[in-house]
Amino acid sequence: MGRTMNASPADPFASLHLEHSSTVDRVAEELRRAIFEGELESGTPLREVALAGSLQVSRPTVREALGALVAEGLLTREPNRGVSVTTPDPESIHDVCRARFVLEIAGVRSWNDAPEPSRQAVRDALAEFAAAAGTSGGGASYQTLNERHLAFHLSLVGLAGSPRLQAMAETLYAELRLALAQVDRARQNAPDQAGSHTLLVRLLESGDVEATVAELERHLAGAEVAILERLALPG
Amino acid sequence: MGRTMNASPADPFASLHLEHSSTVDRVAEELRRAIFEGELESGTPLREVALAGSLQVSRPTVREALGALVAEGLLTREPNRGVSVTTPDPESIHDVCRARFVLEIAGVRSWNDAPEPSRQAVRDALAEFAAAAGTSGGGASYQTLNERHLAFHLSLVGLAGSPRLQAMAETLYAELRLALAQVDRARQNAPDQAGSHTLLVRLLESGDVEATVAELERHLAGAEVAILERLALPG
DNA sequence: TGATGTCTGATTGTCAGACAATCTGACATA
DNA sequence: TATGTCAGATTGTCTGACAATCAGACATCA
Repeated sequence: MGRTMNASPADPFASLHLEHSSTVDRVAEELRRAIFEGELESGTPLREVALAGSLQVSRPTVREALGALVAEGLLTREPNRGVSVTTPDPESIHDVCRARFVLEIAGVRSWNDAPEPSRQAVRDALAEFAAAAGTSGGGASYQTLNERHLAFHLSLVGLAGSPRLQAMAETLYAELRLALAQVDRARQNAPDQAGSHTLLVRLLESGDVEATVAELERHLAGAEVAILERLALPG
Repeated sequence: MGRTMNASPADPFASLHLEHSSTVDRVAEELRRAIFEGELESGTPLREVALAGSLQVSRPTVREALGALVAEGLLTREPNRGVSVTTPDPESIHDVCRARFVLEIAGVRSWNDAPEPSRQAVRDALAEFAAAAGTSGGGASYQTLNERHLAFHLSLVGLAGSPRLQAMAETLYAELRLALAQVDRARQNAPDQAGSHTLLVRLLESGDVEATVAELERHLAGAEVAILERLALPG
């Protein structure tokens, strides 16, 4: 937003950026990665001293990172018993899907009022997803495919133009990624969704938001039963 | 929900409850209260050692509580410079209002499908608010009036029946309470909203959700400008 | 004068070590 | 079978400490 207008404090270094990450942030990020990658099985207890030893940091640092992940819902803390990787139950999956449906239709409904960059972001997300899906058959990893899939849906929420809704959606998707990581080890089921995504964008471009909402409802309902089915398989 | 059916593990002590609060939780709760009560002016730095001394707890405990409040948006952390009470700016207020509008219409739209207890909760919340507003003129404190006002809107979100949407709404309302605490010291502007709330419930009972959504949009838009006006006054 | 280098005190970020409270599980006991 | 007891493990919390960073005052130099 036009901050380059000021003359005196106009910073000629607006393009510079410095990563200001704390140790806690890095630990939390590493734990997230391990969880999404499926390296930590659901229910695995995360012992503070063991983690501190493995990561070469102190216990308070680990504790702080664990607290952040607990707040995100990825880990579950039982008082005096430690934290463990959250076990996704069907009820919570259903809740996440309901909640994300609310956020995504909010974005879809504001398609016509959304600024052009937000709309373009949706198209770009679709293109990236399609690219990953196209090179499938072993090329693009299942991980990136999943990531781009969620990125597309996140871009829909972005249409609403609200950072807070965006942040809420991100934590919801984090829970979905956790569930998917627990369920999948090598399976793939994305290609059938590529067509649905393209249809969604086509409907959006046509300006018929209500038709898009209806299609989105179908799409998400299908996604939910797919996840629930896979969750029910092993148990 | 019918858990008293089981015979073997039927616990005859379902009515018992024990508060399992940690020190960190109590510190965080005390800080929240102080913030909502307006005891801490916006921008006030919260020094860890000073807090630890005042509350008779250790610095790590304070740190953990501060981290939680930062995650909720009530406090702002600047790396290596400590945390301070978040200063609400108009842009973030606007964002909160947009986000809460999304959540509340989601609840309103599911009025007809909502279970009866949820609908009753809305009526009860309205009654409690009306009671507090009625005894106004100095009787019911401005604090409780504000609390019941937000409780009513929260009950609208509850109609959607999603714990996660509910939790998101709660953090949004926490930010609103922060903004209101910074702005108001003794002012009152609630009575004019009582009528609007009653109208909302009447529209809901009639089953015309779309009319309710329209009225809600007006109501929330009015609330936003009211907050923004009051925010702009002192500065 | 204005920009830069340096010092000092304060505060945070992180660490190490410790202790009490609590949980788990096994075992002993009535 | 139900209860009491114990040892080990883990968390929750505390104490004390240190390096890194920051803000401000001051000195230095072009």
